[in-house]
Amino acid sequence: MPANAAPADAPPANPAAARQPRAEARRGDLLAAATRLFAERGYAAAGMDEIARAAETSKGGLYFHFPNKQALLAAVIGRAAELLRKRVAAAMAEAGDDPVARSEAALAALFRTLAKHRPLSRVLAAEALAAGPEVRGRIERIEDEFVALIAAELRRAHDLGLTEPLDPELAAHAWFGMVRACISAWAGGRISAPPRELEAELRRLLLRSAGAAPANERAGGRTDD
Amino acid sequence: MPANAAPADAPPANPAAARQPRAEARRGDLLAAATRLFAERGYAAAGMDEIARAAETSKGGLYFHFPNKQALLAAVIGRAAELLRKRVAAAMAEAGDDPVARSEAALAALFRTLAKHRPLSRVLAAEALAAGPEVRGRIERIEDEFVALIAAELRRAHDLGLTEPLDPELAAHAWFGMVRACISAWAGGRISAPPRELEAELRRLLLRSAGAAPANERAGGRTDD
DNA sequence: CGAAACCGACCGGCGAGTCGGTTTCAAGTC
DNA sequence: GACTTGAAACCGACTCGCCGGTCGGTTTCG
Repeated sequence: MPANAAPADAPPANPAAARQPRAEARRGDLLAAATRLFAERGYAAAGMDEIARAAETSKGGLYFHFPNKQALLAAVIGRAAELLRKRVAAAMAEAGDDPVARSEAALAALFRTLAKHRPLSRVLAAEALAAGPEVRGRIERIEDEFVALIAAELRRAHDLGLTEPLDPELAAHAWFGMVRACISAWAGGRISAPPRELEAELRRLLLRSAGAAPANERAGGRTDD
Repeated sequence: MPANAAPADAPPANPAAARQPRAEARRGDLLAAATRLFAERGYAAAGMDEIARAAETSKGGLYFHFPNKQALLAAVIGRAAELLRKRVAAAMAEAGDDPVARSEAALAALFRTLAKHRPLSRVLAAEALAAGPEVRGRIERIEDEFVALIAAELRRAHDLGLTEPLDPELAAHAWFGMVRACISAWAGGRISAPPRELEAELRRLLLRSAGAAPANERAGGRTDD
């Protein structure tokens, strides 16, 4: 009788208990469609019916995978956070020990990932401010996670004398803001430069703002000089 | 019979034909209430009834002044643009000729105005991304207006050899993004520094990112207050 | 065969917008 | 200065469409 009593009770936290593979695929389609439509028309304006249709399924099917609209948004955001975390962590690990190099890598990874998934970054940016307090808090915490990551590197760089005196917290927020603004201006076609140049120029601005030389212009390896 | 056939046909474009003064006052209250509620709960979640009540009037009264919800949002945004334009223009005029000083002044004015009107800046930031295409475009054009203003000064500064080589357009976007990110982090209580320090630190970051010395360290300049 | 996955007609309320009416007020009229 | 008047300003009960959510089914598999 209770048709919908399904795996969606803890959908973002339970990817391990994969049911039917076709279900997992559907779920992915649904998330993709939701991301696209949330980005295009905003959370409020995007209808559940519409999202279901865009994913080539039905409202009932949608509600089989997600208990309600909020949860759908939460899943979209959770997925985004996951992706960003993975990419940034990998980039930083690959960058070695130098805090400036790690900062550069983190920012570059952020930039590329956001640039590659425009709708997703749009959802993050828009719903961060427009959504209800719960979702807003959720997104803010994700952002702060990355800001803290960068702030830590900045602090280390500062302690090693690699930067001008600065407030690492504030600088990290500012950096994040720069990246976001450039991404969104670029995504909106308001900046014409190709992504590669954009990234390079942005990196220059970021490093200069901290008074730091690019890591690869200092020495071959260690922070010692 | 047609009770509502009123001045709202072109409300933002027709401030000269001021009717009764009490009406103008009401209109102001309505705009203030709308700004606050749009900021607090988002455009979609704020109800017309609620806005009317917050302005201590009725839905009918609200609809006398604004033909629909969209127009109300448009008026709120228009008012914001007006305010920002006025402040920034004044600050730049007062700053004299030096492009770096003018940039500093413009950014400072932007910063202070946004900081002083948190709800308003929240509406601008949130609805810029979440709203329908029309409103979105409107806000983007306002932003681009200021970005262009700063880009022009930056270009002049660059031509005068006061900055490192940079892309003025991109740098202006980045600067704007920095200011916005810092404001919003500060407004959300995620940065603890008092506004004055925040502004000073931000100014340092901005100038350094362009490789420019503060205007008043080059010659006998004056910082505004 | 039975559970998982999916379907789509239906419901209920919520909120934007309407409308007939009432109040306020400035400008005539005597 | 009281009285009339009519338009501007304001009120709030009502309507009506839309959309999130439900539910009894049907289909698809293991």
